[in-house]
Amino acid sequence: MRVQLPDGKEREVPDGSTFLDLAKSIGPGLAKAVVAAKLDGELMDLQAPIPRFGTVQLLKADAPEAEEIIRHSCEHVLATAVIRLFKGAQVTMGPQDHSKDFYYDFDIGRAFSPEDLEKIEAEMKKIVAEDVAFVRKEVPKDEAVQLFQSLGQRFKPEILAWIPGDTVTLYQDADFIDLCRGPHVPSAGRIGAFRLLGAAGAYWRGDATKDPLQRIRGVAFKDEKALKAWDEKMELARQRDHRRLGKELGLFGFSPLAPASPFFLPKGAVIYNQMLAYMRGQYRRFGYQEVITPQIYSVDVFKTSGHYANYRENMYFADPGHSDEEIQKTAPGPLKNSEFSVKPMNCPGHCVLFGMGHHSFRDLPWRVADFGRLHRAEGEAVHGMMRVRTFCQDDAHIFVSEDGMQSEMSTFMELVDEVYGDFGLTDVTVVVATRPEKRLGSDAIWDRAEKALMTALEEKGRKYTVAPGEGAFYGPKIELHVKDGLDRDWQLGTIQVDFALPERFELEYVGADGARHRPVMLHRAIFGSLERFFGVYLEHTGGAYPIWLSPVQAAILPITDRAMAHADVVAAALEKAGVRVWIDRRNEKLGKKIAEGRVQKYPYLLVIGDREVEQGGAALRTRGGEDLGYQPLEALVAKIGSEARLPGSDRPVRVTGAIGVAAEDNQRPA
RNA sequence: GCCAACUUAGCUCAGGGGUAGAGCAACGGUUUCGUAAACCGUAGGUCGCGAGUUCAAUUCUCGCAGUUGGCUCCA
Repeated sequence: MRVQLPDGKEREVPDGSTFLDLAKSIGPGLAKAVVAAKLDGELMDLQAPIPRFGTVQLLKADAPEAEEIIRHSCEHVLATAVIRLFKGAQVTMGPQDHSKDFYYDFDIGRAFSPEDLEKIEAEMKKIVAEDVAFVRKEVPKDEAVQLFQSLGQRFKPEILAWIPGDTVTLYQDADFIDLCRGPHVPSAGRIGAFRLLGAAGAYWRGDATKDPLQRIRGVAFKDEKALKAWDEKMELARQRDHRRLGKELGLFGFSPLAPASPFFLPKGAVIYNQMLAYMRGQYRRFGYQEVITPQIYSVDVFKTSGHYANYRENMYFADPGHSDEEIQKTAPGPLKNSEFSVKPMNCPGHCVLFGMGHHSFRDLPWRVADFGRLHRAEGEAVHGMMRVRTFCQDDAHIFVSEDGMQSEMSTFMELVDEVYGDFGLTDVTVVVATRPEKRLGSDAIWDRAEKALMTALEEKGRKYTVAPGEGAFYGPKIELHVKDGLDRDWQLGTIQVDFALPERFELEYVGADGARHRPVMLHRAIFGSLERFFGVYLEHTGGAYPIWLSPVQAAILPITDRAMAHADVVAAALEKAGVRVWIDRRNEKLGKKIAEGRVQKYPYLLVIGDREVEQGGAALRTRGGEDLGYQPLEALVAKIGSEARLPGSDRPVRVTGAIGVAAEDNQRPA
């Protein structure tokens, strides 16, 4: 049997040799370090006989694929420990993807306790220390079925039933035999370091109607160093946790008296309002008009929109049980509390608004933005700011003719690029979600809408992936995914085509031909939920906001009481230039004021002592620790004042027609 | 909704069937200080809420609420 090595050289090994034999023939050091093999790019077990001629790559523990194999093998060590410690434990299976962690689902008739996990981990350490061998076997399928039946394992035969082919591979390490396609490490000693992360409930095949199982999760690495690096990464994520930073920086809080509903403290409210101010500026430049719409509507609105039928479990309703009976009796006819509900989305209100007047084709596209507060009765899947029950979206709806759709989407992508760019979010990916099986509207209309989305992206030279069938029942959509500083993916912005709501609300405009036409409605957002974006961005920046968003842009640190009067003068000059200033008047040493100023991530620290009082300026220091030395007052005001301005405020208007921007004739459809 | 854990001072956390603990923060005083955290003192608690067991519950049991982690069929 001949094989080719990655350097192009060929090598001869006896027929029936395994990849491990090959490694041994090259050198004993390599044989010890190698974890798995690749034949023409396909992962192979070291113990498998080399099946054919091809290019063989021997993978050492530091190869990315090797780390996945280590995790997978560690998963088997976990199962080995569990069947040793829990008589009659039923084993099931683990995940397909081992790129981050591993798990294995068991049934032991009860939940694992933290003490159980400690015992399991200790047993696993023993197995790894013993360097237990992983033995690979190929057997006929019916033999495997018999084997697992004799072992009293009831899930394995079920798994065997859905595996194609006549033979299957088994792996045995110590007293545990598992059905597994591998590959695995040759022996448990190659698992350099691991840790169990906890146990949680799961279901057989992820189906809540099937057997409840207990899932144990863990991580494994080639060595202790890699585990330590993982620990450090986790620690960094903990430090950047927006719930922790929100508390530390005094931005927001939560109360059990309004569960999953953020309270913005003054500093958090500054950031929130700056986000709104920034977006309003962008809206003005891109031809949007802001509207303000009611919070509570007659349920009829949501019956018309379809929310009552499809979204009811997520909506809040006014409870008549809290009204005085007499008031209920004497209230004017339609005002029965039970007939009202709180809006979970702005779109139905905007349809009502559109329907309130007549519209000419000259009014389209009609772009209405709404920062209305929304309430959704989310279940238990709430999480800090990331998933809340009340929030605000940078929500806007564009009522447009079908012909105008593509140009709107194209301009929207320009707006999106500017916004994410201004926030320093550069890693953006685009997904187009196309028609699902259950959908509204004709195929011809879907063809046009999907084409409009894709053409708009292609025109801009944007790469995108297609998620077939992932669109909403009312129309296709573009999803904008952003990667944050911790390498996590978030879906923030979206633009969705909607044929359904204009239909349901019977919206019309008068066309150039004098006939009535139905507009298409585009739903779009860039931040998505402001609350969630707030959380994502807080973790992205670790609290070191760009200066225009910072609640305190310049902290003034007087060294002694003698500097206080001059601190007031400097503060007043900066405030006049629009800078948000705070003076640390506490009776503390300068070192402490600086330490806390940096914890609070104030962009600039202005130190004022006797020298600065005399010279009239301040000593400037950045939150990064950079000392910019003495600066005269005028220089401070000019520098900080200009940096503190909202981005985009000096950019030209991109789309005319919004309130405050003169509409030009060429903007109107011909 | 399901599985599990947690809830003690403003914050971070220790403790434990019989008088509740620390650090930071707060407050008072001393110190007036030059680039990452002065010193002394004071105050702060229905130990999440409700019920049960007990001579006695913050501690044990049950219920509720809030919060956290997990709920990714595919060897």
